[in-house]
Amino acid sequence: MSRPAKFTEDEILDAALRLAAEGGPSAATIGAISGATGAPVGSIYHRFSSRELLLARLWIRTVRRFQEGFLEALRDADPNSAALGAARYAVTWSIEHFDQARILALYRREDLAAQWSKELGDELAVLNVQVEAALKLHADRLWPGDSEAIQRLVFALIDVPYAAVRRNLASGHPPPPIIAELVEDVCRFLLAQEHESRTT
Amino acid sequence: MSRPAKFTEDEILDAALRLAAEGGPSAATIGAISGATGAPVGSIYHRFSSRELLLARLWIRTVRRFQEGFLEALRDADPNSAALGAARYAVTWSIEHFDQARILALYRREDLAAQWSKELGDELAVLNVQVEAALKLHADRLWPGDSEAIQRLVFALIDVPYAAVRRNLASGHPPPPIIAELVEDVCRFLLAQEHESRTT
DNA sequence: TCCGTTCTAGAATACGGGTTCTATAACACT
DNA sequence: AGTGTTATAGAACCCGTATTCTAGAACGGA
Repeated sequence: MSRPAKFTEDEILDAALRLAAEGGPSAATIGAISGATGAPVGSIYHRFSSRELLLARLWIRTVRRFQEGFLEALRDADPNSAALGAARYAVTWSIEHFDQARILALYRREDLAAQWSKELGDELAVLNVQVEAALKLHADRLWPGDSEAIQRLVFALIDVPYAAVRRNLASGHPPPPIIAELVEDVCRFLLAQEHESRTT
Repeated sequence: MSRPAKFTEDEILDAALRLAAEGGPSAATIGAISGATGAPVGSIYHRFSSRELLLARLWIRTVRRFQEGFLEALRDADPNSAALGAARYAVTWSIEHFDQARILALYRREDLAAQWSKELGDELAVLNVQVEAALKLHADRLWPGDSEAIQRLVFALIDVPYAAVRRNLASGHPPPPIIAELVEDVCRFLLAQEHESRTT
């Protein structure tokens, strides 16, 4: 029916990822991506209507990849080990996928949804539903009736792990082993907490 | 002796801060700063040899301002309440100085020192000495002989508080009260931990 | 073989923003 | 008043980079 594509969308995003990992997001220029992949700028614009949209797509792809294992960990039957496993995963994934972990902090879903509602609105609308549902479920199992349970859980499973690796993501050095320990300790502590029901 | 300055360095940095708070650092262009302050671009370049250096100076000023209260909190005689107070301060300062808190995450001392060793080297060399000394002192008082004590303390007093407010810094919404609670709980927990001496 | 479609190809364009330059103004000191 | 010094003032310059445009190529199907 038509000429076959010589460069896939993923290849282009991979190049953008590599470039951003080195010189920061600003290094992922269309020209640099073109040079890295061999794809002419025209081909890149044929797929992505603008550079900003390209980076947004890279972000979405990265979020999805992170969420896969995160959801997998949360599927554990025992709420406690599920949560602990998820927190552990957040740390190890960030270490194993250094470059992508740095991409995660680049945007926020709300901002992108506001800016690209037409182009990305549908994708972004469902991006977090699975994770949110899983977290809500576990929050309710861990602290039934606590209206702040989700905030606790997000803090334990996302914020604390990110805090632990943030410094290393920035410096490029792999985190010391103590990091994983600290996260687990804190996570265990937060999960063990008892709280009065504050359903208002 | 000479013509008096009509625009102070601080005024210019303030404008850069405001602009960066709204549209991100990239919005703090020389032109925008010029427009915001009324200072002509020539005057701005008369003080700051480049835009990057201007932003670096803004970062340094912000770090200093943050450290003031942090050090003050650490002066408490009791190691535990000192640490707890410092963690609390990190949260409240970030909330009260939203704009500046976002600047803090912009650079790292090592990177700036590498890039501007001639211009900023001396300033950056002493930027953290007081805080580092204070932390070292407390770490030793809390966990004598533990070689990883400082990492624990930094995690409790800086990383965790930052993790708690990060999401809100990005969104612009003030953090819910539970945030401060969570930070205090975790901090207390981390401080109460006992650890074998691992001086190697 | 011709055609429609989708891609490659890369030159040409547009423009925002950093940086430079020259001229002039305001003050202190002599 | 004259002079040196430091700022203001803003136009001019330059370059990187996003984006557009036109031409041509590769495929499937009629």
